[in-house]
Amino acid sequence: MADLKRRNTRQKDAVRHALGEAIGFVSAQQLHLVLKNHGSTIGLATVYRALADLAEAGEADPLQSKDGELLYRACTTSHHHHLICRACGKTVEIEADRVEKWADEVASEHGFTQPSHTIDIFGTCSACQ
Amino acid sequence: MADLKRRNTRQKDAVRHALGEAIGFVSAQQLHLVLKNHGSTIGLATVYRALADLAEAGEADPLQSKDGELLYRACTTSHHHHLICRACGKTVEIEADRVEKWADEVASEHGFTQPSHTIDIFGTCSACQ
DNA sequence: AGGCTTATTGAGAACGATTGTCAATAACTG
DNA sequence: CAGTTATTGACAATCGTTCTCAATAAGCCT
Repeated sequence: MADLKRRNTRQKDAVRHALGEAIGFVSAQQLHLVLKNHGSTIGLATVYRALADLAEAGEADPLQSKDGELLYRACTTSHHHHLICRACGKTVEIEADRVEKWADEVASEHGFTQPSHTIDIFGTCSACQ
Repeated sequence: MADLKRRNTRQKDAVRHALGEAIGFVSAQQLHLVLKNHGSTIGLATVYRALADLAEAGEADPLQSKDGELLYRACTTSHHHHLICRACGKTVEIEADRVEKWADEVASEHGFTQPSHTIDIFGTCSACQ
């Protein structure tokens, strides 16, 4: 995990770029379709691999959709959470320092170490009422 | 959704019971296996359907596992969240009134209505260090 | 109780998302 | 520029879940 050699390929860059362009969360399949439509010959498996790499490198933000699909989003800053519209998928990044701390506290109270958490809020945004 | 006629079948009861016996979160497949091993001839599809029904009826607690599997847990009380051991799956129910409120506030601040949320904390429990 | 309607079942096929396989390609190294 | 090997892309394979459909059995009615 530390000494893996990574090469820079145009394919990975393409995925990175397409992910940056995308609004909100997108699935690997959607990205693959977009890239294809733009003339790329990139393979679906490659998109999956690139996204997994980006996620591990902290450049992408993974999220399990309700129906078991794995969605990604370009991740600019540090740790944050999301407020997501159920209808249109619009996403707002939210800071949650208070909740971060709360989560870590709860974990250590119960003797759990290396705490991580999943916090996402869903709702219907003003445009979709 | 309101006037659906539901029948009580031994199969559904069996799933309900098996779910109650289970410790922590279990997958539909695991439950199916357990039931089979206890001599039941229940079908896998039926387990899925029963679990979906229970979840909708508020009797079961659904959770997306890291690798896209859908896990369920018997849900006794009201709304609560979970602290889950990454290694052994041990689960602690946690109250999170503060966080509930926070989530609702954040949602309405951004004009989102009908807020719901996913809050789960993962860690390594004391026994699994 | 006996019959009727129709929700539910179970077995397997079908499905969709993801991962594996493997020969061909192309990034880096020296 | 040649050699090494990570990466690619096409496709098969896998895994969890849902669908299909004939058979079964719940609940209602008389």
